[in-house]
Amino acid sequence: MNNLAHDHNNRRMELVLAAASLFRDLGYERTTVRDLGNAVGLQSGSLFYHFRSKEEILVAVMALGITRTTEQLEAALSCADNPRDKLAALFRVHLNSLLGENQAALEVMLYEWRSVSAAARPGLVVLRDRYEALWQTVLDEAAAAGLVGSDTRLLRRTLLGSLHWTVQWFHPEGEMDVDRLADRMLALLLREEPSSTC
Amino acid sequence: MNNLAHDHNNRRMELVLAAASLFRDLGYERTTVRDLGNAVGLQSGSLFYHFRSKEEILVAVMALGITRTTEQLEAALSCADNPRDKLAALFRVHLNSLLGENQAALEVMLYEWRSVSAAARPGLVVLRDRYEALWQTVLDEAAAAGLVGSDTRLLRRTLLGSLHWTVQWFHPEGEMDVDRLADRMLALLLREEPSSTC
DNA sequence: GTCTATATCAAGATAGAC
DNA sequence: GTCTATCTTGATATAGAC
Repeated sequence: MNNLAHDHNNRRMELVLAAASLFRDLGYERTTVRDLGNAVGLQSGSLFYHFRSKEEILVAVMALGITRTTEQLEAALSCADNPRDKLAALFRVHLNSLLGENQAALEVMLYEWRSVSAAARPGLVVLRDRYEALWQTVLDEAAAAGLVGSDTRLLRRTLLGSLHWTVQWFHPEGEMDVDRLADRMLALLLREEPSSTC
Repeated sequence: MNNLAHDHNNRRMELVLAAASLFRDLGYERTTVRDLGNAVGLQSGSLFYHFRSKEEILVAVMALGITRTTEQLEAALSCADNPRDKLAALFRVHLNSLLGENQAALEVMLYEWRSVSAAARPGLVVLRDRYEALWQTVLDEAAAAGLVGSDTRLLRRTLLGSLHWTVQWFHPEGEMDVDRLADRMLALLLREEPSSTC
């Protein structure tokens, strides 16, 4: 059983979700085990029955963020049957995972790498590479269809950077919702005027 | 005199530069005042003759990163006389400031916001906004010239996100140098095949 | 301006009762 | 499985000599 991603223990999952929010809001280093305990109604010492260390919680948060997003992207791609719709799925799934309600885990995955020990990194890199491989496939198909240029590896990194950065400025309570943002960013890529709502 | 950005004290500047590298490599929270002292050959206590707190060092690093980059962009733009060259200057200056030799300060500015106290943020926001205003002006001119689409505010955020993210994957020792990267990223935007070297 | 020495505090983690 | 209590460490910052 894949301990990184799947976890059928309710208490553990509850803790991981609470940790995701705290790590996102305060940063991993500034979040204390006492904060984590408070968030789920436990004393700080009790956390260590469920996790060996604070870092193990971080790794669990990150793994959850990236595997969930990957699963959602796979599901969305299987419903799309042309390159244009697949491109749209990339943007929508990624932004909803990053900016949607209670979706802190992916953001932690993106911005807390420095706190992950060398020992824990390879497992997370595998998960991240799997996600990015989906992106690469879709972009290559789009390039073959003439929708985007042929420099798809750089394009992948460029687009993912653009999307990742949205957490720094986008506020869901604003005038624009997440799906609308996805449409507008896709329109920038394709040089279309953004469509009304599809 | 603007204490945030300009500093005519040599010792202070030496410290800020060393701190920039450490904060980038280890992260602000994981860098200790002992690390900072070691880097410049001082005992940790001696730092507090030059700075009131560790956070004051962080703010100085960030202010240096963004003001230097702004100055370099202003200089580059004043040498460019058409929208296309001004666009190219945006990319080149930003990437060289972010990825060039001993250019850690801007990266710290981008990735350590969470460690800046509410009291210190407004001063930095002013500096950042000044930089982004330069970007906005250039993009608006480019849109007027038909080089890019008209959604320039979103485009600005999208492009800056792409550039900021390069620190996560670009390695200057690789086959591609920073100016070449800038050209290729500009080519993506303009949908050109990247030119050889200009 | 830099040193030595240390005050002060909070962090992650553990032990053993329940 | 969770609690209370605490161990141990390492952090920022200060005081006062030089």
